[in-house]
Formats: sequence, structure tokens, C-alpha cells
Amino acid sequence: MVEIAPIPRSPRGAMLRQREVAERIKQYILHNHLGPGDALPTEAELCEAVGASRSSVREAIKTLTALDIVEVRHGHGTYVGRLSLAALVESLAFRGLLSRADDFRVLSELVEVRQTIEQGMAASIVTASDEALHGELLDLAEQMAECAARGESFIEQDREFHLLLMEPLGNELLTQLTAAFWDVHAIVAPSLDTTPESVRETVEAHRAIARAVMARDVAAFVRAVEAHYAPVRDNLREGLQSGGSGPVPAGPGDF
Amino acid sequence: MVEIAPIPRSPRGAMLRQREVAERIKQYILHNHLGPGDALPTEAELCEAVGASRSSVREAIKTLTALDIVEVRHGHGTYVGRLSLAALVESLAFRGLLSRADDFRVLSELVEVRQTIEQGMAASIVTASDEALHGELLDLAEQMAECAARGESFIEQDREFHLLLMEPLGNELLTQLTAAFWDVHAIVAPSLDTTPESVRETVEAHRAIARAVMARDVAAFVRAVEAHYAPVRDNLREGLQSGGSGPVPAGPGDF
DNA sequence: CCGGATTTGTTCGTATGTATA
DNA sequence: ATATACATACGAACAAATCCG
Repeated sequence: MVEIAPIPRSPRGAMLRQREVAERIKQYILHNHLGPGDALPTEAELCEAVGASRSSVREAIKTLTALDIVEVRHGHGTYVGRLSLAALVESLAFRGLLSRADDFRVLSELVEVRQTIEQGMAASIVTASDEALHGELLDLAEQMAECAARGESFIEQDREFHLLLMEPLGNELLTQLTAAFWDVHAIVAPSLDTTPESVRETVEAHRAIARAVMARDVAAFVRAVEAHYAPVRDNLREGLQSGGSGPVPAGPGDF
Repeated sequence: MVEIAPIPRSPRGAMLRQREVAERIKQYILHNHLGPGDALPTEAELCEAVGASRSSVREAIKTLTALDIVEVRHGHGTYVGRLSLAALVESLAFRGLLSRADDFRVLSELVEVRQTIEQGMAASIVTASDEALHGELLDLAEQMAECAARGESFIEQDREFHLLLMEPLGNELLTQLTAAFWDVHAIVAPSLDTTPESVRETVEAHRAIARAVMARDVAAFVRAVEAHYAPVRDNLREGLQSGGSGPVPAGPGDF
């Protein structure tokens, strides 16, 4: 039997194939100064460039896709990803869903982090806000009140409200973290704060926050944020008996 | 030609194969109340269970591995992952490396977030800390001073110090976020704060923080944290000229 | 609107490396 | 040392999506 020398696979032992491929794709992006949306070589070209099979390249791309470092469009090509915090959302959301069966620890900790960030930014938010923002905040708070009066949900307004608070700070990362934490909360506890009292308190809390920003009253802002998250915490504690926010979003079946 | 009916691929339109597989693996973990370290079915079993090929299953597993939802041990099996924030670290670190070429915006924003969290937790940290913690903080600060005197690095002590601050709060998520942000900082700017003045200021800042905690002086704690991150910010601003912390960690070659 | 070219998605078969008993 | 179970890797073929002439 003739040995064909199937390419000295891993000259230096250790590094897994796909890990190496993923690393080189990242290097490629960095060295060529590519940004989100820029095109990457095709799978075939990547295979030839790194000397790996298409399967390995694809698995490496899968890893980078999960981190939103690359983005793949079927039948079109591979591109540099948006570099969002989608991975954080999915990872944290799963943790929350797992712990939800027993307690709401993860969700409870998440609420504490959200509150800490908003209160910690109180002074900056209040001083950096302008009239336009004040109008938007108040408008959203009123929309939420109207939705509540009609018995409708106002999750979109709620999300937008908390994002708007961070906007004047000009800190992209902070805004994205706020969005990510909000999304995780919404995934893990989609319908936890829906008791009539909670809804009323929540609406009023947002109004109070908006007023505090407009008055540029830091202390009032901190108190309003505290009042906003207090009922959420209470619901989390009591959520243990009521079984939380329904069963796990049933999948196609869990073999 | 007889149609073999290769399984009604996607009965309902849209969902990609691997996406569906990944979703069902997550459902499997949730429905069976598995925790980190628990064993998952083998690849072959997963293939049969979800009716997909090995390649698809493997790519789905790759995605979940990147999020640390599953963990694969070569030649051993597939297990539920540690659910760490590793994905956040890798994702954010890459963003930082990308933006580093132009400016240090991401890193600068990261510093602001770190400072906000630590200052926001000032009151809780100060009140929740105990004598044992005080001793450890002071000890670490002294170790850092000694290292600096010998011209050595003290990154390990620095990391441990900031983690210890969050420990008394009992918020697992907060501790992991602190660790993640610290790691990102270390990856993106591995040797940025190494000017003699910076080192001196940094050591003194940690000592001041430790003293503030011991004295349970919230205001002093906030000031000390401010003093800790101020030089870091300055270095970031000046880092633009000096070209930052060296070139991108060179890979095996970037085709 | 259609057809061909390009590119990614999926599958199968096979071979190899690794860990456990 | 052998055998078994398992993950890793490769390559070829076909399906599906997208684009363009």
C-alpha cells in the first residue's frame, strides 16, 4: 500500500483544525481592516487559503457566526458580521431559562445589574439629556399609559424608553448592553409583570423617571428607578409559587 | 426514477437545518433539566433523534459550543457547557481589536462601563464587606506595590482585586461580567498602562480603594475608583499617537 | 420571465485521532 | 496491548438560494 502523504496534517501537534481556521479568518479580517458588511472570501477560497476541507472551514465559520463576527447569506456569500451582543443574549437567556425551573436567581441578578447601571448613570443622563429627548421620554410614558388603559402590552415602548435613557451618553457599548439585558429579561420572563398592580406601578415609574430627567433631578431619578425595579423584584420572589411565566417555549418536540 | 422521499426536508418553510437542530438540543437540555457537566446524547444518537446528518448536527453543536451551552471532549462525548460569558469576551475582544486600529473607542467605552458598575455598587460593597475581605484586598494591594517595585507585572493581582470587590454582593452575574470586562480589557490592551507614572498611580489607587472599603467610606470609595480609571482614560487618549499596545497578535499568516 | 453561474446548505461515506475499559 | 466508542476531518455529490444577463 503506497502512502500518499495526506498533507502533514498538523505539523505541530495540538491546535484543532477548525480552531486554527477560525483564528486565521479573524486575522484576515484584522489585517485587511475589514468592517461589518465587508465581503469575505468564498468557502472554496478559504479552503484553499488555509488548506483545510470545506467541512472544517464551515464549522469554523459556524463558530464565528455564533459570535456575530461573520455573517453568512445563503447563496450570496460570507461577510463580516455586525459584531452585536447577540451571543450574550442567547447565552444569558439560556442560563435564565435553565435556572427558571428551580429559582429565578439569574433573572434576579439581571435586574440588579440593570438597576445598578441606570442608577450609576443617573447624573450623566440627567445632565446630558436635551429637550428633544425629554419630549420622547414623556411621549413614550404616555403611550405606555394608554396601552395599559386599553389592556394592551407596551413592551416595545418599554424597551425604547430604556434605550433612550442611555442614548445621550454616547456610549455605544452601554446602549447595546442595556438592549441585551432587556432582551434577556423579555425572553426569560416574557409575561411576568402583568398583574394589574404591577402594570400600574410600572407605568407610573416610567412617568416619574421621565419627569426626573426633565427636572434634571438626580436624586429623584435614582428614586424613580428604584421604584421601577422594586415591583419586578417582588414578582420574581412570588413567581416561584405561580410557576413563573408559563412553561418553556415548547420546541418541535424533545426526543 | 423513483422518488425516495428524502424526508420532507422543511415541512414548514424557512428554518435552516442546523438552526433547528441547535434549537432542539437546547430544548432537550431544558426539558430534561440537565445542568453543566451532564452528558448529552452522542452525535450519532442526535442525528437519529432529529433526523439530520452528522455534518448538520456537528455545525449546530459548533454554534452551541461557541456560546458555552455545550462542551465537547474529544473522544469522550458531548456535555452541557459551563454557561460562562466566554462568548461575550471573545466577541467584545474582537470588536476592540478591530476598532483599535483606528481609535480606542470600544476600549474607552468599556472603561466607562467598568467604572460605572464599581461606583454604582459602592454602597453595597462597603456595607457587605467583612474583615476577611478587607485583609485580602489590602494584601493584594501590597502585593501589587511589591511587584511594581521589582518592575514586575501584577495583572493577576489586579484581576483578583476587582473580582473580590464584587464577591460580597453575592451576584454571580455581576462577578462574571466584571471578569469578562477585565479579560476583554487585557486582551485588547495587554500592555497599555505600563508607563512608570501609570503604574504608580494604579498601585496607589488600589490601596485607596482597599482603605475606603475598610473604613466603610462610600464617598472615598467612589473617589478612589475615579482615581483608578482616570489615568487609564488618559492613556487611551494618548494611545492614538503611540500606536497603541503593539501590533495585532500575529497569527500563523494571513493569506 | 427564464436560465445559467455562483455560492452556501445538506448529506453520505470513509478514514483518522483520541479516550476508556 | 487490544478492542470499543466517540469525536475529528476530509471529499464528493446534490439541493437550495441568489444574482445577472
